[in-house]
Amino acid sequence: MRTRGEVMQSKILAVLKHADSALSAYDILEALRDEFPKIAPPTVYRGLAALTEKGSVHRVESLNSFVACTNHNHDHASIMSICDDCGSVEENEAPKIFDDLSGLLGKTGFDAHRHVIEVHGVCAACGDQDNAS
Amino acid sequence: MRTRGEVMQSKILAVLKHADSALSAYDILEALRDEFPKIAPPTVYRGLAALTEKGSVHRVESLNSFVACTNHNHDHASIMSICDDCGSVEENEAPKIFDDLSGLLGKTGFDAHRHVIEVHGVCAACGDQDNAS
DNA sequence: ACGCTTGCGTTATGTTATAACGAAATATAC
DNA sequence: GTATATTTCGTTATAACATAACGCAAGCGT
Ligand SMILES: [Zn+2]
Ligand SMILES: [Zn+2]
Ligand SMILES: [Zn+2]
Ligand SMILES: [Zn+2]
Repeated sequence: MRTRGEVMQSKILAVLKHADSALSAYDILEALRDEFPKIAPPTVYRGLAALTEKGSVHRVESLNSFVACTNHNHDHASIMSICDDCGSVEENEAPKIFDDLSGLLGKTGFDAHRHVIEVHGVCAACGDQDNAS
Repeated sequence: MRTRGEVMQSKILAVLKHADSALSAYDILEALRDEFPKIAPPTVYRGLAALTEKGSVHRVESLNSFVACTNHNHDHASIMSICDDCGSVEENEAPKIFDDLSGLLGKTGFDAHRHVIEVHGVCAACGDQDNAS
């Protein structure tokens, strides 16, 4: 049974792509409830796990939530900038920072496998708004 | 009323300092249950919030858990290296990386307030062990 | 067709975190 | 010193996030 799972994954991805901020698994669940009235958490979490594995979706650790990837050409992790005002999450590329980090930790004998870099603050749009008011 | 809260905070901090890995709020709760049989989650969470505010404790976002600060002289955030094998969490200093990050995001108009940098991997001790075996 | 493997939906439960309220401690006013 | 306002904290209850375990059904080799 291949198709059923892929259908669910594409539905989940579509929900995330149409969102303007990170969504929790339960936000996604609610969004899919119309079409799949009996949907349950493991269905969503399994879809998210598969999508995360593929790199189509990223988990935002500091929000316990998920975003669709907006930059499909990255071989390394992204830097997430998270606006605490409007909730927007942007992916930023910065290979150099990952190199620096690996270098720094390598000196201590630490072998890095997965990087979590999430910066909270205020995005350009919200900053402008605050200035204007 | 100052003392009552500070007693609980120091107990929580002591538990974290004696742990060899990050602890969840509920791990701490269990550890304090002997001395405070009726302790409840909000008591632990309030203590942790106060300690985090002071900088004595850091939350590890990607583990939903907490560690005692091991480097009391930092004005900026730390880089946490987390061993997925033994669970150890180390604080690493790297002001330059924070400067680079702020610089990078500043160019996009993002105003950074709080940095989360957590690197998962295998620590030196666990790496050696794996090699030996 | 038969038995094997794999993936998925479902039920149930485990784990993490906070809202809300009332009692107790502290401070301020008189 | 008593009354009143303010803050802090314990407690109960519940919300939010996540996974274990089971069983069915699809796909596959024989
Ligand atoms: Zn991406
Ligand atoms: Zn914003
Ligand atoms: Zn520290
Ligand atoms: Zn280790």
